[in-house]
Amino acid sequence: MDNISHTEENYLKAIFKIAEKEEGRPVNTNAISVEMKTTAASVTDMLNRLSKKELIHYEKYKGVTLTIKGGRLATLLVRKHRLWEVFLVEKLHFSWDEVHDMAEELEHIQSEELVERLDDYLGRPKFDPHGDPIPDAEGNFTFRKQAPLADLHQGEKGIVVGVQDHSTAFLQYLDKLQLSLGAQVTVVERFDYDESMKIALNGDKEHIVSKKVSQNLFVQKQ
Amino acid sequence: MDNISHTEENYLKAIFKIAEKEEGRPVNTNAISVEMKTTAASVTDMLNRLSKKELIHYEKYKGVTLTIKGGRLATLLVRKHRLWEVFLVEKLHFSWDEVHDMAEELEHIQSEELVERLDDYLGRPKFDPHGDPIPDAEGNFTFRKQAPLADLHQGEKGIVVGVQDHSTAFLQYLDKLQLSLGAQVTVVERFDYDESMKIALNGDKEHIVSKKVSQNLFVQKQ
DNA sequence: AATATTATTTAGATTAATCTAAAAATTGTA
DNA sequence: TACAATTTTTAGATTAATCTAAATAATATT
Repeated sequence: MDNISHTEENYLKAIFKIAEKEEGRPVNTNAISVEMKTTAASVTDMLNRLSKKELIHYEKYKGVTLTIKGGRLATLLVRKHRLWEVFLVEKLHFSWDEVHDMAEELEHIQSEELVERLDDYLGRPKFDPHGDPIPDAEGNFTFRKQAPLADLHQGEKGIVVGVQDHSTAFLQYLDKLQLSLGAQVTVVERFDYDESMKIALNGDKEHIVSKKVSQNLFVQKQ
Repeated sequence: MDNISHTEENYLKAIFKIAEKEEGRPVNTNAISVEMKTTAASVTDMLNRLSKKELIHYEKYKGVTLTIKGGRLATLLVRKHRLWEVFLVEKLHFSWDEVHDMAEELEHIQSEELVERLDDYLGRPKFDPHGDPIPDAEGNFTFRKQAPLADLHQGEKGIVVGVQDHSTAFLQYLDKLQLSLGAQVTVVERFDYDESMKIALNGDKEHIVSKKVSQNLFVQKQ
């Protein structure tokens, strides 16, 4: 009776993800149906089930929040997902745009002992291959001061630490430009016309990147 | 329409496993229901589904055999299961009695690319932590001449290469006796009374092992 | 060969997860 | 406030996987 299905886990993750963006406000049915690519009716059904299992607080028409139990579970799923991504990239040499779907399956593997050993084996990484923080076994996320590249002024420097957009297209484009995590970027010039900017990579190679790119790339100012 | 569920995969594995023991004779419903710990009625249901997907040849009351497609899939599952077991033991330092259930989940992870990379990463092992052969990407098993320890005569020597019984209890007992894969055993004396035998481990430490133990341990004669 | 036993299948229900269509509640706007 | 638009829920069906109980087929035994 306490078993949680993959589907239920996916709903919890979806709710967690939306709640993150919405800063804790109750998550509404429609948002979940969009995230889960399903109908609102199916979501309502599932919300009743999750509520019965005390994984969410749910009041008809009022949206949902995660219970302590639900939140812990969602965080564990995020932890597992990101650790497996590190494994796939660091050990099996996949590239950062290939690992999402596999991690989406691997995160459902049950054993907590496995997660802890995997974490050890990987050297207790604090961030995944996209720069997203990996919660520790207690569920604590490492916080890092970061800003979209778009926020830097002319002359400012930053280290690439993450991405907002996780799409294959974006990640592969970044690879082409050699804009990988750890790269140093300097804003050489900003162009008001289309809000693009010229950047220098590791003080050398120059590129012009669009507004869309600079908004989706996180840097740590230096 | 070509998607195969975890449950369907588990049935294929069960059929494959029974067919192995039965040397290719059609597998009957009851045997499957025992292996799958379910009712014969559920099995019949599933056989119809697998047959529709052309994974098995099925005739009412006549039992089933795997189709080429079904056999390939079952072999891939065995390959994945055993490779993940190697990973868990070699890389995450689990012991051989702990890995079965985790591998049972991991074998359902889809990506074939992942399997091949995992295989590479592990150094293309030919046998898993219990000494069972790991089929290669083409589905070929490495054959090895082996015999139950029980078959050795007084004075004969062998190297432990596998187990028949995979139960936790047996594996843990072997650990206690330091009877791990690769150990050399010499049959010091055989006792007709209860068919137990005295063995020497790596030409040194002596034990008396029961008939049950010697029948469930595979050795390669030297 | 007739009967008893065992194996297998069918029939009918159940549960999780989903859907469409319709109803009800909430929110936005004139 | 009243009406319109949007969001959410309910009702009723569907599919996969399961079950129990009953019926049927195959096999074994006298």
